[in-house]
Order: sequence, then C-alpha cells, then structure tokens
Amino acid sequence: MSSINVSLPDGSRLSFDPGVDLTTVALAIGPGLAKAALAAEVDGQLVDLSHRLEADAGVRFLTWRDDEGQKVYRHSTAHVLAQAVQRVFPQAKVTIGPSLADGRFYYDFDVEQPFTPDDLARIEDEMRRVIAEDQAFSRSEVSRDEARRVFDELGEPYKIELLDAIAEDDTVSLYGNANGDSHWVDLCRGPHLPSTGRIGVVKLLTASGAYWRGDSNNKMLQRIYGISFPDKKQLAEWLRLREEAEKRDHRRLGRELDLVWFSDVAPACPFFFPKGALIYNKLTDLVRSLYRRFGYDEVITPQIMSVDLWKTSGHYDNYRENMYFVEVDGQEFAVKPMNCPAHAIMFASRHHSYRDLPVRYADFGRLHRYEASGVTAGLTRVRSFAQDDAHIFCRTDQIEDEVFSFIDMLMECYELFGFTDVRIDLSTRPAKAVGDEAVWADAEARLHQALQRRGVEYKVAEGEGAFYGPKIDFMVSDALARRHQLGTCQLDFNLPERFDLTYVNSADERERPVMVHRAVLGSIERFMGVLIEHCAGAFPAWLAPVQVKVVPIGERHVDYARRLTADLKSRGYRAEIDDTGERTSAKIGRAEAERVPYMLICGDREVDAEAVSVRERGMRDRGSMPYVDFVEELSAKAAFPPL
RNA sequence: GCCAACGUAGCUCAGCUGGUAGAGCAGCGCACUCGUAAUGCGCAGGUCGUCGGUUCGAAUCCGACCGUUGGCUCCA
Repeated sequence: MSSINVSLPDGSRLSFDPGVDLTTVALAIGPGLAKAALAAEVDGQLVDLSHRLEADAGVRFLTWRDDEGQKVYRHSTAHVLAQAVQRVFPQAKVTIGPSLADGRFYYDFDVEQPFTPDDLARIEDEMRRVIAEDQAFSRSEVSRDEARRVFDELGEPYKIELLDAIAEDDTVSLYGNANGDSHWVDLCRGPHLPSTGRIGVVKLLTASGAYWRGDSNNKMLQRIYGISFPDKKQLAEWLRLREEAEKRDHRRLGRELDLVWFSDVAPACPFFFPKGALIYNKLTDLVRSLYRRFGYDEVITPQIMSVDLWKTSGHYDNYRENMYFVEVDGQEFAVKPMNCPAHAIMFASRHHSYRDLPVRYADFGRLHRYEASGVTAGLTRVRSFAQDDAHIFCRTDQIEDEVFSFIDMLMECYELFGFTDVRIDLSTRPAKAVGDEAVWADAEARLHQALQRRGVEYKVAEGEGAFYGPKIDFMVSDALARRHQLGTCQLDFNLPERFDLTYVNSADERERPVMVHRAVLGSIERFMGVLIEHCAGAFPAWLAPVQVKVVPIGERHVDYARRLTADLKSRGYRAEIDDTGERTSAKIGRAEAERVPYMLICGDREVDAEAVSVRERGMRDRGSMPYVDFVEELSAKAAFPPL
C-alpha cells in the first residue's frame, strides 16, 4: 500500500497511509496543535477534523488564531443554540444560523411567541448543558431525497426550502451532534468543531424580529444573537470593548459635548447647538476651500420645487415614498430630497459650448428624505441633512480627468481626519439599466483608467452600479475598525436625457453631456457622526469648538487670563476663560471632559514672566513657556484651513 | 413599515406585589483663592412621554398613539 504526502504551510511534508483522518495528522505534528485545531483547510477547502485524506494534499489546520477558525467555532455555537432552543421550545422551526464578520453569530427561528429575556436565560442554560454533554459533530453526505425525508419527518419546512435552493451539482450534507440517546441534526455545509465540548463560554446577547430571507413580504422569524469564546477572559474583554465603543457613541458624545439635540417635534432631524454648528460649518468650509482649488462653483437652489420638476427627473415615480410634499395655491410642491434636478435645469437654462465644460455646480442645500421610522439612527440616518454635493457636467472625453481629480481631492480630505484606510469599489452595469451597453462599457473603462492612473487599489462590484450609471464608492475604516461609506462618484446617463441637456461641440452639433454626482464627505450629518466616534470627541485643534481654555489659578490671575483670552480671540482662535471659583484640578477636569485641545494654566509664575503653562488634551503638564511661543505653536496646529 | 425592549429632574438612574416621587452629576447661592481629571455646605428643579380605561386611589395594571434603542438575506 502506497502512502500519501501531506504538505503543510511551512513547506514541510509528512506521509501517511491513505484514509488517514486529520485529527491523526494533527497529532503527528504535535499534541499542542491537535488540542488547538478546530477545523482544517485541505487544498483550499474547509473541512472537519474527521475528514479523511485519500490522496496527496496541502493541509492547513485552523485554530482560534485564524478568522476561519473563529467562524467555525461560532457557527458550531449557533448549532448548539438551535439545539437548545428546540429542547426548550420543541415547536420551534429552525432556519439559518451563520457566524458574522464582527464575531457574533445568530440563529433564526420560527416560533409562536417572540423570545423574552427570560427565555434567553433558559436557552443559555440549556446551551451549557449541550456543551457539557460534549456531543460529537458528525457529517454525513446524503442524497437530496434522503435529506428531504429527514426534514419532512422532523417537520422542518424551512430546511426543505433551503434544500431546494442548493445547486444541483452541490453535495448535500447533514450535521448531527449526538451523545447517547440525544441526537440533533441540521442541514449544513460545515465544517464544525469536533464536538460541542470544545466550546468554552457562550453568551446570548439580544433577540429581535427578522424576516425570513430578509424580505418583509415573508414571515417574521425570531433571531437570537450570541457570542462565544474559548475563555471567560476573552468574553470579558469583548464586553469591555463593546462598552468602550458605547462610550464613544456619537449620540452620547453629541449630547455630552453640547453638539446635537433631538426633539420629538422633528423626529430624526438633528438640532445643532453652537458647538455642533461650528464643527458643521468648519466641515463645509473645509470642502469649500477644496472647491476653490479644484475648480468647483457653489450654487444655491430652492428648498421647495414644483412636482413637475420631480416628474421630469423621475423622482416622482421612483422616489415619491421618500419625499415630503406641500400644497400651495392649489399647486403641488415637493421638498427637495436631492439637488441634482435643480442643477440640471440650471445647466439647461444656458447655452453651453464644449469649451465651457466641465461645469461643476456644488450645493450644500438642505435635503429632506422620509426614512422609515425603524431605520433612523442618531446622525447616521436622518431625515433632514445636507451633503457636500456637486454635479459635474462634462464631455465623455473628460470623465477620466474629472474622476481622477475628484479622487485626489477626496484622498487629501480623508487623510486630514486620519482616515488612511480607504476601500474603493467600482460598481458596474446592473441588469436593469438605462443607456446602451457601449456607452456603459466606455464609461466603465474610463473609470478604471482614472483609478489606475491615480494608483489606488480597488475592487470591482460586478452589476452593482446604479440603473443610471456606473459608480465608485469610498469606504473608510474608523478607529474601531468599523467601515463606513462616505464618498461616492456616480456617472449619470439618465438625467441629461430626461432634461434634454446639451452642449454645442466643435463641429457645431448638439451633444449630450455626462452628469457626475459626487460627494467627499457624503451627508455632513453622517460624517460628523462617524468623525465623532473616530476621534472619540477629541477633534483636531483646527476643528475643536473650543481650541484653548485659559485657566487662572486664583482670583489675582484672572485679569492676566482675560488678557490672553482676548488676545487669542483677536487672532481668530476660539478661546475661553474658566473664571469660575473652582479648584484648578476641577477646571482642568472639566476642560479635559470637554476635550479642549489646549489648556493654559496661569498662576504667579506665568503672570510674572508673560508665560503660560501648557497642558495638551490627554497629556500631562508640559510646563511653562513664553506666551508668544505658544501662539506660534497654535498657528501651526490650529490654523484653518488646515491644508 | 415589521418584531422586541424602553420612556421618571437638563444628564445617568432608583422607586417590591397600585396608596400622588428620590439620589448622583449639571444649575443657582454661600464659604474656601486653591498649581494640572472634579472642595464643602445649602437651595431650587418633576403635567412620572401623550391620551384614554380599570380602581376609592395609577409612575406602578390595561389599551391606543408618539418617541428612542436593538434587530429585519455577511446564506443550507
């Protein structure tokens, strides 16, 4: 009998008898690995440790250190959850239960009554029992008929529906976990842990409704979210990180830092207090300063326009349920949800030569969109907002340069906020699309060109473009590694058509321009929310609502502190004095809580020497320095615009 | 929109099985004049989200509405 070769990631090779299972292979490599292994990857395919090798193969064992290992771990925990639920609620029908990219897992059930917090506690206890029973996960590949019979007998209609959706040439696999007379089976691709006993600690987090297959026309199922770890300490750490994230929640910080307020009189519509408004305006001013350099012209357009306009643009037919309407003098008007139609008619109101293009209209107009009550959230999903919106009207041959320079501007802007990890997606022609295929292909090629010339990495999202044109989306990762979509750049072949936009070319013929919708920050409100959480409320000095807090130690230092405050203000900085009769440490504590970037402590030493004792936010005392030196430092770090 | 939970002072929360509300922080006042994350004492502050019902009596029980939060295809 000839042996087979197993090659490992480090390049080494081992030989075994054919039919050897992976647990044995792991043991041969070392008992440590055998203990840590959760599953394995054989020639790129994820498999159970019980998998047997019949031929030469490349094997990589997955442990907790691998993302795939954790995925298997959590997915197996989801199976334990489902088994526990069916023990406690025998009528519950099982559906699907994947592990999520953020480390959690869930399982959806069809049950008569939604789960209560009490139910979750009972289910969690039952899960611990299943884990204690150390049931082995065993895989069996069966025919579709066989599988259908199993789930028919078990009375699991959702599994049969899933079974029917599995591709013909795909193998159907069942996973049973059994221990003595306790047996539980699920339709699953796998792989799984060797046994339930490998799961350390579990915690169920929340229960909520979730539509079957995410479609609101389908029945609402009950979803349970959970998390699991090999070790208690890891769970504690996970919960701690989650609390940290809660502390920097922009809704909380927005309130604590006096930036934003919400009222029932306008649900999902932020009210910005002075400090919030200051940041808001600094953000738009920043974009304005970029516009000056990149050749954009700002326009101002009406808040409310006739429905005729929205009928022409197509929004009335396709976007009506998100719009607000008002009737005046028997005529119907709509509050604008977008700026583009206004810009289109402005463009159309003048004759344009090919020499005039591109025309770039920027607009910070306030937009109103009705969002379903269940989806609004803080500043990230609101009904009243503005965007750093602009529309470029250009010739086809100008697309590449326009997009290139837009990416330039965007990257420069993101870097300023410390958003250095930018993911870029190019979305191409979807199934239902306007404009002919050649035009799309040409436009997509120009987008590729622009991206490649700019030298950025990007992914292609096939068929994910808008119906009116291909687009490029920009996602950033924040300080907690969460992704947010901010910028976008979308070509539009639809509106120029609908508004019959033209320019005159060099041969004196009328031609259709391309319209480009683009935004760097996207919604200013949303961007503020993302930024607040990214910097945990500690805004860069050029953006901080209060840049300098002047802190006199005693009453006899107040005059001096006032003089400095006035001087800083006259130089254009946002400075405040804290002349409350508090103790110095209390004043510092408050200034730190407000996230003020610079604190200037003034006592006898400083008054005598025309100096200040500088404390930077989040750092210790830097000691005294001449006031003029501090002003110089400030001019370098807090100047606006910061570019 | 749908499922669930929640809504008590500006903020964070307490208030057991119904007997008309309490704390800390913030605010205001007084004292302390103080050297790098929060001095002490006092005062004031609430239609208990709104409306309706049950009850001798409702913050508490029931219903409706409003709002907020967590979810609503990262596939078997």
